[in-house]
Amino acid sequence: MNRRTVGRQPKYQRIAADLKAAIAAGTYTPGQRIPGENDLMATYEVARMTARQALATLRSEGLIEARKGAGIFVRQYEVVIRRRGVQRLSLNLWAQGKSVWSADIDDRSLEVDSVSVMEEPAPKGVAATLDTPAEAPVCVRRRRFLLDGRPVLFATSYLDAELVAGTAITQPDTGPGGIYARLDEIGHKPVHFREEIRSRMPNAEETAGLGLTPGTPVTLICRTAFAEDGRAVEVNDMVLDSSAYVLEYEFDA
Amino acid sequence: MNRRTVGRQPKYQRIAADLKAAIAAGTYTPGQRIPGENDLMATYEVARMTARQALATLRSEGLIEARKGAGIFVRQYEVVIRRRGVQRLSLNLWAQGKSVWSADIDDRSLEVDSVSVMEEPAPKGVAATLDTPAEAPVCVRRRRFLLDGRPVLFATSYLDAELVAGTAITQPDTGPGGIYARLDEIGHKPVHFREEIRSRMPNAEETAGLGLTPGTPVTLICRTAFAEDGRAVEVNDMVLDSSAYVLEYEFDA
DNA sequence: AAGTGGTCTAGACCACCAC
DNA sequence: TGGTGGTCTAGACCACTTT
Repeated sequence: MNRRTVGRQPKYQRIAADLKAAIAAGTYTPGQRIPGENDLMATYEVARMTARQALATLRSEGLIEARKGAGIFVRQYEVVIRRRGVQRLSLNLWAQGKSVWSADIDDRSLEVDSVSVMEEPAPKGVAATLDTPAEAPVCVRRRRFLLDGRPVLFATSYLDAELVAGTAITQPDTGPGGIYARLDEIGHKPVHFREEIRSRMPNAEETAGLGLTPGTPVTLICRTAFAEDGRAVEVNDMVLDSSAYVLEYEFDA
Repeated sequence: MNRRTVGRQPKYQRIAADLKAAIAAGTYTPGQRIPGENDLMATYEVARMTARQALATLRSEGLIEARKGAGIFVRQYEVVIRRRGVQRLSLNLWAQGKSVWSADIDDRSLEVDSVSVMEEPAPKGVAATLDTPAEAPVCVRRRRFLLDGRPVLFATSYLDAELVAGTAITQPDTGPGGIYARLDEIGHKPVHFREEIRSRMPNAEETAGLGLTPGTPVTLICRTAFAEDGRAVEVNDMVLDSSAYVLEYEFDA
């Protein structure tokens, strides 16, 4: 019980602080292996669970990554997708302004992985937004998007089932121009958008489906598309791997 | 060693799944106390660390909250701030469209807690954006914002030190209209904005400063303000308690 | 085959909170 | 004062990766 030697700080926090400092100082570089459980047990003379807790701290901050049977590695954030919320002003003055956060890849180079279309009752808030009856089924389109084979985004669209009945929107392949082109054809062209952004820790399903490293939150985008008459014609609920995305919005004062 | 009885699933995951199901089913409601370590040890006949790990799973998903000496409680997300990225179009058609995510409080009802102004070298990306020499000191303004006494936001502004020298921007109190009014007065009125949004787990400093419950990520907003001539005049780096915020952006097709 | 992280046990002492 | 969660120990077996 040499617990009174250190000034009230738990051992695992001291070990974690040491490792963090070493990573910050560049002693260990991204992708490199760092001391694992057995190493920490030896050098700090602690039990396995204590070493694990120190590593758990770093993992929860997204600094390291454990690979079963291989070791602990400094995490590297490489591919970043820049998602431009307002992308239509392509050739304006501001487009040349330097951005603080670099992003290698554009939103458009994603591939669709799987599509499902079905009719389900809409979630509470969605039904209110679409102005459909509370328990009535709506058209639900679920898609997953990949970047270089790695899943980075889940998207779920909700549309008024009566409105889109008989259109390609109820088919897996919506045809050229996608949902919005089809909505235009039936006289409900989206002309205005609202995006609501939140962030939280993923549940087990999201962690598995997006292949998330523990310690990675998800970013949620809920986009509502409005037609000319002000009617909400689509709600698109997106779940993003937050380590893969930078969202960008530009607007004038 | 009754490990082969269950089909490959770790005990702690099964316990966690049970608790999650109970919370989802409404057996335990937000703010209510749920079975703690000792209860789980007894009912599932497991060791303390196993029960803890089950609870750690729920905590990392932001579902529960541990209060030392008191017990484990279902987390409740109450106050949400709606931060409107583009708020100037106050009386347009879309303002009446129903939003999916409710938000009780507006961005403006925040109080400033502490302000510090100093000259420091700018971070790498910031210097490039502001177009200042790499190691040159810039004006750095740090502020913390409270909602009902609870910290919810850190904001750090970076400005060209030479540009703002002699203005109230270098003072803790920037006067009526704040930084942007002062920039206007010296002929660099911000007329265009870019906001870049990311999300990650907080470090220890952010967790303490924002009073974050474990399992809560932070949302990062990096706003760049541009003057008429296209010059970037301010970079504002914000760290938000993600459980307190919904970000909103509206724009036309 | 050796080493790694993942899971699990059966204990222990502590600081903190509610009663 | 008794119960709670937080920290810690000294073992153990397992699945997995690497060599």
